[in-house]
Amino acid sequence: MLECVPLLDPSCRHKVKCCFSFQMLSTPVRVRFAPSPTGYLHIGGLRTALYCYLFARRTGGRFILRIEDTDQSRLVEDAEEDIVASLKWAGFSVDESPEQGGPHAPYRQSQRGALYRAHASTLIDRGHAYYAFDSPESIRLLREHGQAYDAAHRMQMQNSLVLPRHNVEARLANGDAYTVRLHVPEDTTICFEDCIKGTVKIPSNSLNDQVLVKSDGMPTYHLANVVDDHLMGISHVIRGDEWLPSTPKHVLLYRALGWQIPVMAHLPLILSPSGGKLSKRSAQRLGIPVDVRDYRTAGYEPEALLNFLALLGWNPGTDKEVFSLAELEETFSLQRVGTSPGLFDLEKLKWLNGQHLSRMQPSEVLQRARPALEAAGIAPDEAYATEVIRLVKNRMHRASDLAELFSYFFADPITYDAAGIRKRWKPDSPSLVLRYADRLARLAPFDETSLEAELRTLAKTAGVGGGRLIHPVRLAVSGTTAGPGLFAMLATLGRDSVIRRLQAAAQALA
RNA sequence: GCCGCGUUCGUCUAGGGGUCUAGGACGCCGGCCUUUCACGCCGGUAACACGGGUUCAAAUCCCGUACGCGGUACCA
Repeated sequence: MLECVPLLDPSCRHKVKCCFSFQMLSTPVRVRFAPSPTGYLHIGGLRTALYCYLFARRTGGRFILRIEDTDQSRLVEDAEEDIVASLKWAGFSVDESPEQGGPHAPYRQSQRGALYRAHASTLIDRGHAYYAFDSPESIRLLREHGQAYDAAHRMQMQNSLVLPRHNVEARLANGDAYTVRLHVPEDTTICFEDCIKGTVKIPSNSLNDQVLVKSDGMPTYHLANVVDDHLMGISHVIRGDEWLPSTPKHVLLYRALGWQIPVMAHLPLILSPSGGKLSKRSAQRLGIPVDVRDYRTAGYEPEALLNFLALLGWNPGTDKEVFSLAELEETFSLQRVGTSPGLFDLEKLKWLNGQHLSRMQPSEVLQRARPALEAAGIAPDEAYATEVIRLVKNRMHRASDLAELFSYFFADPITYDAAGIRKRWKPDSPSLVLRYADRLARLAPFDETSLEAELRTLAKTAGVGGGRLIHPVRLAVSGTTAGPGLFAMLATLGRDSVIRRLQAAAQALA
């Protein structure tokens, strides 16, 4: 058995159990987020980025963005742009990236081809990789027979392991298409320490001879990621659990190249509420946005989304649930990342979004609500809008509520809630509401206290309970039965607006 | 199929041999506050997948089973 790779550091959940030499990590912390621009940034990708970012910030390390665009056929033109924009929206500061550069530029794998080819030939020279000339057709056939390109079958194939040397050279000189494959050792066990999962052991015979360099000359993820992580001095590889099964291949590459293996940390996956993978289709059916940009348009605040994502797989070990990004940066640790996958719970996100909103300054909430207000054609006065927000902040779940649920603060209601009318609008309502309007014309000061006193007096005079007036007035003024305290609302709306609305309702609902 | 990882209330989770008659949060259900609706507060509902061990003692350790998820590409 290949001995276990001992490198682990104290920041990990699992301490070394089976390894003989414990090596404290003394190199500086450098963490990369390495998405592939084959689509817009996914919610799961954002969580990986978040954990990478938090770990880097918490440890005083560097957070690096690397674009893994080695699959030319699946490239999406504006994906990289979206990834960068999404990280920016999230509020992450990136230390090195394709845009800003850095000491290990370039940060786009498509621009690092020479590096991969050089290391591929080193691997070949050392006998850890080989040339393969098999046609796609023969590989398809192999798989159809339920076989893999592995130790048990590679000698039946067309590669430099079986072909005479002169034949291989001739093919290469001739420009024949070829791939470079990893020569996986037979009958051994590959073992490594995962920071979150602990010791992982895999029989080498269950691995195939992974393609390292594709016939188009591009490296596969496996080669590129190992070469780049080493060359870029990455200390901790923090990525999704879907990579755990291929990590043994990476371990083999590190050893073959004589490199130290970074600390490996595989994060549990995010699952759809229905149980399966949070795929685009399954998520959309459940009303869950998948791409980060969709959260933005759905009106979720980045702080809330990040808070939610942080808690999905990590916990602070205290009862605190609401965190700002800065607080997460202070609190996060890899030790407290869990091992089991979590289901996405949209309800909790909504709650968190409301929590963050209600903790913001009114002026900040206004900034967040701006796009929705604009979309609704509302161009409010700053001071007035801030006043409104002060009033309704606690009952907002999204910033866009201001333009929707509370649009009546910015325009007279044009419809009245039907159920509300049935329940609250009585035959005497029009006259009562009109009488109140009359009294309001002379009311001074036009504030919460006197507004209430005036209403109570009128109710008494008319020989009815306060509710007989309160509810119709609310309905008349806002068109709905829900909202902030009536008198504060009237005071904010202002005399002219209130009187106008009362009169309009009395007429419309006569 | 094979390989790997996982399994505590519906969901996110705490817990790591005795303090667990299992704690917190979301949701849900009551109540208080409020002649509205929220917020807030108080209370309630609800979980250690199953079977074997080990131990004086197991949610916690070990083995098996089941289930879930991931991987098994010239995709990442």
